[in-house]
Amino acid sequence: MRKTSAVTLFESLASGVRLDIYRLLVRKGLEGMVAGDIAAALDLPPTNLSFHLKAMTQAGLLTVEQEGRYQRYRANLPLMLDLITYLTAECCAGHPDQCAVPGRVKAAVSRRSSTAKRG
Amino acid sequence: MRKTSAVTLFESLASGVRLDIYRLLVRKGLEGMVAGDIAAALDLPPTNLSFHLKAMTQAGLLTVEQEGRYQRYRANLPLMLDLITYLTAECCAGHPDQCAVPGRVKAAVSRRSSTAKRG
DNA sequence: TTAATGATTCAACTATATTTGAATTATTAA
DNA sequence: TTAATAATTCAAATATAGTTGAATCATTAA
Repeated sequence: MRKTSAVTLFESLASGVRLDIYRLLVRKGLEGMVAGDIAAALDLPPTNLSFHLKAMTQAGLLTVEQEGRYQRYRANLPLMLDLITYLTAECCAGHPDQCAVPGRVKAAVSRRSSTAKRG
Repeated sequence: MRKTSAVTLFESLASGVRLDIYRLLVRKGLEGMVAGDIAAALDLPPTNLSFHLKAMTQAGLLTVEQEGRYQRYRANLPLMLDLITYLTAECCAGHPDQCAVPGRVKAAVSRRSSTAKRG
C-alpha cells in the first residue's frame, strides 16, 4: 500500500458521519445497504450522504453496485486488513521481543493480505 | 471505545505528515524518538512538528516523556488494536460465514484488547 | 547569572473540508 | 409520455485544519 492510499483511507474514517456509515455497512456484511436506507438509518440529508459516500467509494473503502434506480453500498473489509498491515509494518524493527503488537495479529493479517481478495 | 475517540484517532492518522511520524515511531518501538530527531528525520520545521505531535498525543496515539530538555515520543500500539476491534465490531452480524475478516484476526485482536495494556 | 539549546505557544494567513438547497440525471410506475 | 422516486452534482456558504515566523518557556552549559 502506498502512503497516499493510506492517508485517503484514514481521511475516509476521520469523520463522525463517515465512521457511522462504515460501521453500519460493516455490520450488514455482504448484504450491504442502498443509499436511501443509509440516509434513513442515520438521519442524513441525501446530498450530504452522497458527498460522503462518494469520498469513501473513491478511497476504496466502500464498493457500489447499481440495482435499478438504487445504489447498493458495501464495506470493503479486505482493504482494511491491508491498511493494518501497512500501519504496523516494521513494528519494533530489530526488537521483536519488545513489540506490543502480538505476533498472532501480524501473522493473521499478513496471511489474509497475501490471499486472493474476496471483497 | 467511544465514537469520538475513534474519530480523533483516525484524524490523527489522516495526514501525510502525521502518518510519517506515527510509522517512524512504530519502527522505533519502545526506544521512541525525541522531537528534534523526528524533525530532522522528516525535515519538518519545529513549530509544525509540535502542532502535529500535540494533536497525536492528545488523541492518545503517542505518549510523551520528558528527558531533561528533550521530549521523547513513542507510538501507543495497544490503542491501535483497540481501534481495530471497534472498527470490526459486529462485522457481518448474524452471518459469520460471509465475513471477510478472518476469525483468527478477531480472536487475536480481542485477546490482546482484553489483556492488561503494556504501552 | 548569562548564553545556548530544545521545544512549544501564539497570531496571522492559507488551504481544505463540510453542509445545504436547488437543479439535474437515471430509472420505474402510472 | 408524464409523473414519481432514488440519487447525484453544482454553487454558495460556513467551518475546520495546516503552515509559518516571532515570541516564549524550560533546561543545561559556560
